[in-house]
Amino acid sequence: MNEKTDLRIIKTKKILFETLLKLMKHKNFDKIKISDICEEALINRSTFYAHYQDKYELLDDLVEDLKVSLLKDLENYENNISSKEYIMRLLSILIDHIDEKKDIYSAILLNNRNGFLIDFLIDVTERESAIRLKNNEDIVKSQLPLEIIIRFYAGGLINICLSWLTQKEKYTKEELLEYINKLIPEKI
Amino acid sequence: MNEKTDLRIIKTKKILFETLLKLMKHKNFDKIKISDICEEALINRSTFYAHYQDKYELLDDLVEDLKVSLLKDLENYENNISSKEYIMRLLSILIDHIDEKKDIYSAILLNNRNGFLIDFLIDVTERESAIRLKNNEDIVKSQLPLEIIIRFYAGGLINICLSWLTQKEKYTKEELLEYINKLIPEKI
DNA sequence: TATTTATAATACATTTTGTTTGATATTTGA
DNA sequence: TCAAATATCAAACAAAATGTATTATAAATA
Repeated sequence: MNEKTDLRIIKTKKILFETLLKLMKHKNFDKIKISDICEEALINRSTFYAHYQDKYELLDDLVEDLKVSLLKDLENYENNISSKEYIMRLLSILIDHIDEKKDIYSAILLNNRNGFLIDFLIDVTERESAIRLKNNEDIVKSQLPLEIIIRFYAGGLINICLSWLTQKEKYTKEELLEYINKLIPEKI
Repeated sequence: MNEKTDLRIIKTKKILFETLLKLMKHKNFDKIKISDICEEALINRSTFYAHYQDKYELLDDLVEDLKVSLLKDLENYENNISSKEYIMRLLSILIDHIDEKKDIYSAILLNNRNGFLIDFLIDVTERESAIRLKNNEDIVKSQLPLEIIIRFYAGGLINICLSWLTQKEKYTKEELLEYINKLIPEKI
């Protein structure tokens, strides 16, 4: 009977997640009080403290769930693709993932917790690509440090994704992919 | 006799800036109390409240100074350069600026206020390039939306700059410029 | 169904913030 | 240089928010 199995705990955490996101749509995270969250969630404050030390831990926990889901999305991949194909595939997954979790990303973006979000996306994206592109022919031939390539493209892709979200999807996913396709050279 | 001219005010704010940065090197911004800052700064708490409503305003004020200095750095520019030349020039200025203000950037980066920093850099960079590249020949010919190009490259450059900083300048500025030079096509 | 345990209710101590007032020190501007 | 203006300090205090402890109740488990 651990933290994860008891239905009451799962339910409580779920409500806290939803309530925090709801509040973050109208109020900056910095200004949200633990008592605000509990009041809105109809959960006793002592119950909150039974699970989290402070509101930062709550947000951490929420983002941890996001991470698990993104990593899962990144799991399926093809081997032996060119660096460009890989980058395009990465962008496609990122867009789908962000689109699916739109509510969460929007709420966090609306606040000044973007650092949090960007850090998290950069981290996952960079780790993922570091593994996949390690022995990629194009990259090896380019003689550029892998980390430089990864950081450059990861930053570009994530900025594109997040601004796409804040612009209320001004372009379709397909248009976006087409544009980026033109921006990335066939051979790095 | 406004806010800016009285020597006592200038001095107080300067000390508050320095103290906040000092504390941020050892402690997360979220966990820093106004009373911590005042104690360390040897400034009365009521004096703090005479200038700022809360610690967020203090950080805002500090970053506002950064913004002024970056905008000044970006002022001098040549006209009629290719889009690639422009991007390379932008990167060069960004690196110099961040290098010069290393202490401030590092302190803020160490905390989870990167969102703050990234937002700020993205904002300045995107505005600057939107103006400069508006009628750029290469861009017009590419038939890609200007904002897409800008967001893609701004994200890439800033991620490169910030990770360069956190990596304690593993590469020289010249090496970095050379690498990025290879990553950006002559014609967009 | 018996047992375990999460939640609620309540009360309370502590911490931190935010405000006020009057004395003191510093800066300004003539 | 000096009077006027005002920023800072010191201290005390009110209010807000956090954090903890206890007991009763409700819900989940096995």
